[in-house]
Amino acid sequence: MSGAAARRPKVPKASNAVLTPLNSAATLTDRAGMREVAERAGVAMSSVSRVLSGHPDVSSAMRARVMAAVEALGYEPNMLAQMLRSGATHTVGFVVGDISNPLLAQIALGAEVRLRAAGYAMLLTNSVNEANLDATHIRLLQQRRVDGLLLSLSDETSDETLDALTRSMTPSVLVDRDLPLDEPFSAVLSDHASGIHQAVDRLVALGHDRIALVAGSPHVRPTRERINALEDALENHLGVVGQVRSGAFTEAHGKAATRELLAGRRPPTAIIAGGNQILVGVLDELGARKVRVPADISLVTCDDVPLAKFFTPTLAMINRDPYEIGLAAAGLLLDQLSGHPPETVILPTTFVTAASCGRPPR
Amino acid sequence: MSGAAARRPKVPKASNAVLTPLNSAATLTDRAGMREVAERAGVAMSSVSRVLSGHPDVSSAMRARVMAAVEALGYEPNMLAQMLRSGATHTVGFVVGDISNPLLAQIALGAEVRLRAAGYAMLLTNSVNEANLDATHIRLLQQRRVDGLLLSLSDETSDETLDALTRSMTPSVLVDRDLPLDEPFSAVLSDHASGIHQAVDRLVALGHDRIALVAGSPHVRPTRERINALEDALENHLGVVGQVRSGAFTEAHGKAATRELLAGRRPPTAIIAGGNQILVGVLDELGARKVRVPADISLVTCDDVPLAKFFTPTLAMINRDPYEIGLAAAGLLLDQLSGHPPETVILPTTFVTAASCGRPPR
DNA sequence: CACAGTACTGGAAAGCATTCCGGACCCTCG
DNA sequence: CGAGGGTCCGGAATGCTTTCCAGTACTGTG
Repeated sequence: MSGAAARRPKVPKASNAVLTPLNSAATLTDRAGMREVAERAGVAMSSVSRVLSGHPDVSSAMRARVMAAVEALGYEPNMLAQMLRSGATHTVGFVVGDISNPLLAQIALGAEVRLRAAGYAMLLTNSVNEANLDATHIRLLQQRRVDGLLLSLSDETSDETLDALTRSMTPSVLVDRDLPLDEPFSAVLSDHASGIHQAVDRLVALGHDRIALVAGSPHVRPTRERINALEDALENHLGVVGQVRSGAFTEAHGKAATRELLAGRRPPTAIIAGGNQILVGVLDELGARKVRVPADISLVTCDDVPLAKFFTPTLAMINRDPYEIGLAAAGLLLDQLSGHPPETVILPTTFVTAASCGRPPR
Repeated sequence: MSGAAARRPKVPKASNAVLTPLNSAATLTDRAGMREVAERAGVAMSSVSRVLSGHPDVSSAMRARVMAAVEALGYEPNMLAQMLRSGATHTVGFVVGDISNPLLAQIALGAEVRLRAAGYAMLLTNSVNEANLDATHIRLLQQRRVDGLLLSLSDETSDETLDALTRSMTPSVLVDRDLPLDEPFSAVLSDHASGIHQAVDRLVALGHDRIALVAGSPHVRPTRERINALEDALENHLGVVGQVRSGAFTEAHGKAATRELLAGRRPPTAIIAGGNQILVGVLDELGARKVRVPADISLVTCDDVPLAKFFTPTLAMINRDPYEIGLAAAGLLLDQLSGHPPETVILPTTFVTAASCGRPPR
């Protein structure tokens, strides 16, 4: 003990630079392993391991010896060996449809922050909204032995995906998805219905009687929820008709759907755009046809994006907090990883009206 | 061959006794390992390995036997063991300042696509634009033994980061960053200068004589390049003065800088916003002060975002292709991983004028 | 004083696959 | 018919750590 104390305390840190040449053996040759540390300290590898892992059965003398050797050699444990041995990779996979979508990017950010705080790293895969890639990615991630999965699937109905998930033992959290499986999954869901209801109520109050929803892919929960909510809401408002155009979360779909709607015999007086890419398509078509908002048609969009607030007229929207969703999803996963049973969290959506919602024409 | 086939399964494994209890669970609980495959096929593990790795010294009979066993057991190699043994993780880390920035998200998308095509997975870390997190993340990723690093650092000047990188042996690619180090790094750079020059030329042609640049963090290349380019461009236009406000890539900075500029004794006739968050701040302040674009002031922004095209008036911008940047960065990294020396790629920026650029007032 | 109990420590197996080496077997050429 | 070669395969070492088990030494107690 006194022996250790007698050593110049600075050695470990300050020597980083000084040590470099001295280190040549360790730096140039392969980095020191636990064996070298044990040798240098004159103890068994198991003791080194115990010291490093904070095991209680370690004398302070032993701890000092080992730590000295660790410092001297600049030893860093090999995580790969740890992973292999312990079976835990401290890594989670995030299967996301499209990271370039700001909504998903925010979710990823929230998840990564929470995960990293807990010592986990995040492996990211993009399915570019192709259903068949979901399953591929899930399998790939499992081969890498991720401890958990965050799933923002691009298609909930793909047999392949469902199959991969059924035979999966990996703790998983669904991000606003709902699978037709018996297995219990944790999930973070958004309460789309409430936002849609509020929007519809507002539109009806303004006098609208034909409300269209340009929705995204019908193979994911948000779209289904919104559609159901719209139908639901309209039951309370007799005489108001709803029109739904679901398709894909793309600008192209937004554009095409809008064109169809406008060309219909009874075009809508208000449109709800189900997502930010769709919004772009809707706006594009509206602009191309010189349809004025809100004079000719009212508009509501789902999920805020940075620049939306400068749009003229200001856009009414149904929002949610994506960062929070990411945080919650990661939290649920960490819970599961520490033994808790699957759980579902529902996060709110809020409708914010704005100039883009006006009285219908006539 | 029949001789070998006729042999009884070897008894040498004293551990058979130990295996027996596992036997029942082997099917459901623990996935089969290479040992089980070898046993079932009645061959050595080395043979299984050879078959699976496509080694040439394998008879077709052997291949068939092994593959049959693999199928029967649903064997999947344990990547952790492979990683430990081979030292290659087929994983690259991406240190990004802020994934919620659409520009970076697009870059990440491009990189991930390219990387995955080559069999690599991507570990993502967000530094939330905090310089000290960069170094932490680099070290974390290296502990995980990533094969390579994609670096979109939030601060090129941090000693800690520079230090971590200096002692790093990991192949790395800088994404629009420029480090004051001797080490040779691969890099994908954007030619910001050309875009700025075009923008300035256009503004000057319109009659502007006070051009301000609201730039982001001066600790990263894009900002420095833009600032230099502006000064450079103004040398060609005597009588035109430039004003620079660098700070951070945030809405707050954009707003504050704009306020200062407008409050100055000689406010600019045109503003170039150096990034999308900054743009939001600039627009915010302009709107709050009822400064009209382009009647009172002209505006140019850097780096397109989805909704920008609907802004009224249409925004002039200096663009680049982020997806392409991601692709290129990943490509450069893969090159290095296959032995090529570091290399630098320069990608263009293009200026697109629009209604937000008009004649200066008076 | 002896035995139980405590506090550590060392040894070795386990986790899973890759790879070097030596050897068995068969063919061919001298 | 034997030597030289080529083709394949099994054995064992290797990568690095964790963990179970057994053993040592010493303290407390009846």
